[in-house]
Amino acid sequence: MLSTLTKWVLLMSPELERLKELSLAENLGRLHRLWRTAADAELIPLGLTHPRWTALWKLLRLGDNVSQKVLADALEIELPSLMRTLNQLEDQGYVQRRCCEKDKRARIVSLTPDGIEMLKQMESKIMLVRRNLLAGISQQQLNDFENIMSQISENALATLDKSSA
Amino acid sequence: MLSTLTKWVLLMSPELERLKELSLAENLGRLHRLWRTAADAELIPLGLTHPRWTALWKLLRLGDNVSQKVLADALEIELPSLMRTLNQLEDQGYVQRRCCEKDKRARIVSLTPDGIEMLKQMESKIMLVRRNLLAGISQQQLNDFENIMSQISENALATLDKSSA
DNA sequence: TATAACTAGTTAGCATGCTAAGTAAATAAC
DNA sequence: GTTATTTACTTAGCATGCTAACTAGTTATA
Repeated sequence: MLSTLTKWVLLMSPELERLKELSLAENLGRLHRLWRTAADAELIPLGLTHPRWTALWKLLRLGDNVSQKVLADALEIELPSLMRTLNQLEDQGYVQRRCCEKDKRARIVSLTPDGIEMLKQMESKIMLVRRNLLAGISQQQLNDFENIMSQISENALATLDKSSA
Repeated sequence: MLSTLTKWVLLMSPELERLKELSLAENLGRLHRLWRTAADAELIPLGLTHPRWTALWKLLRLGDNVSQKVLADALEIELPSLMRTLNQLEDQGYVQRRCCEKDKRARIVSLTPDGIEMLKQMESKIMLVRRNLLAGISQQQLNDFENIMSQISENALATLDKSSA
């Protein structure tokens, strides 16, 4: 059996160089995890887990007072995933939920004074992490980097559209 | 309470432009998820979930016949996480585990003939996804992209070392 | 050699993502 | 206006990551 494998590996040896390159997707995953870990290292001491602080952060950036649906879409997670996080944040006293007057199906999420206070503490930590991680990288390099990311994203979306069609 | 928030947002308005930029970490996460989704779309029809096919793929690249510990490290997951996946792959008949002669604590994982057959099917699919996602991106751009990723990774590792020390 | 410290594997149980299915409200179709 | 469809939320339960704690085997130390 081992010899079968060996034979196959030898057979596809012209591909081997490209096989080595295939780590790009893995590197992407690793980098994302590293960034998240670095941010968590600063923010977990404040009593917030990753899903909680990202939800608070996003809520601020959305301008507060948005429906759970809007928040979930912005975080790119599903509503049931957000539910649990919002329950926790509500228990911690950082957010409130109330019924929407205009659409009685919806519930509006807003920051409490404690939540705003927590965000102030978070803000400097998050900026610090960003500065640390982007040290030594020029604005031009950053722009190029983001452009490549955009292009790969577009390719991925196009591929997914095509395969689902 | 809303006015408190408004005041604070106004107060930190010099930061607002930088706040908008903060999406880089999120874009990284989104891109990783997209890549994974595109790959899964090709591979799940073969009966393999994401953790399973990545484990098989990594096992091949490690040259087969490695300990669970080595495989877990290479996949950058913990042993208990790998355990479950290997149990599934063993149930599916794609891998085997046997005791290591030299170190009786360890168990060696190897591909079965069925596993090798499955990998052959996987290989073309994975290449296809890569080609699709990197369409229109030059080798030079790709090199630059990977260099920036490396630099951010190094910065992150340095930051984490410093904070844990 | 005998004991201490470490390492590989395992099991158990938590956290957070998901999909599926159900309810209530809003909107579209007739 | 009534009915059908869609939408927002919720609950329930699965998948996969993790840490903690345990066992068995190895290595280092006295």
